[in-house]
Amino acid sequence: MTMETVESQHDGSITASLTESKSAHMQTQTGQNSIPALAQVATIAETDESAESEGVIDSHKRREILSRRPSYRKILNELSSDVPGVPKIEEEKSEEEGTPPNIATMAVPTSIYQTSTGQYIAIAQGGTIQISNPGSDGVQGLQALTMTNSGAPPPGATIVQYAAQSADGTQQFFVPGSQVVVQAATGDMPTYQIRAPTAALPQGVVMAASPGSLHSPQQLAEEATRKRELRLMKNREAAKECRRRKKEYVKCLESRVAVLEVQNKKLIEELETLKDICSPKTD
DNA sequence: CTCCCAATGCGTCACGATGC
DNA sequence: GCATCGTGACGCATTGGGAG
Repeated sequence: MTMETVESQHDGSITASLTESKSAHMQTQTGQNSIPALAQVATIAETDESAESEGVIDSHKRREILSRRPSYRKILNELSSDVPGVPKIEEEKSEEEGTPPNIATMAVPTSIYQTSTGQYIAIAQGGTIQISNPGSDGVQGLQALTMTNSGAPPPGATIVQYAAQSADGTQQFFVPGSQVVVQAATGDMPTYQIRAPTAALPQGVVMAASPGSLHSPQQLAEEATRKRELRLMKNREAAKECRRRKKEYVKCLESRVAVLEVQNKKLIEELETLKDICSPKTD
């Protein structure tokens, strides 16, 4: 296993090596995987000495020390401009921002909800549920469903499942008299829960406010909760995307290291050849 | 089989960067 | 100035492999 240390300085901003500090445990990680994790910051490496002399630096102080770096997308795109073989990270269309335009075409929904997967669920009066997939470039568009309320749903939280893109297009929802549609799980087949508005929201849940004014303290609290859940959901997605970019960026750096190593080897060989030519031995 | 450890991924918080 | 985004840091859970 190679212990590669990659230092690609763009304005002194990038340093990738195997010295990632996974957590505050600061467990020594020597010679791990072939993926050279990004060094969190150069200052982390300084803790070898400073930590002994000054003790543990609390996280807040450490954060102040941290120097910010450009986003991975920027860095990788810079690399790609330097090296033709390096793929670019596509600029994302800001499709998740705001309500997608196709929502506006819905038939007067009483409530609009957004799931953590970016889908929009609108419940109209009369029991019609409409699902919008903003990321599906309009192919799927809105999916109008009529609630079936088949039989008596189990008491308490009702699991709502729909099989996205099922063959026959049948997607069943159970919606009792509740007002909140929540997503209970992520994955290939999202699971939604309908809960009473007063129920504690699970993680990853977003409830959108129904149209109307919010004035009472309870409504303000609900609005604050809704905003928080929305922010958490967005940040959750952003973190996922950031990690994906980071992995892509590290892969890019690894491939670049490989290319440069080959080039370096060739240059060394070429140098040796030229040396032999210019200064032949006279034995 | 159980325990331990390292690796990995995820959610969240904090905060700088950026756009308005 | 504020809202939003991107990302480092942290804590936690899960997983896989090795040792006993």
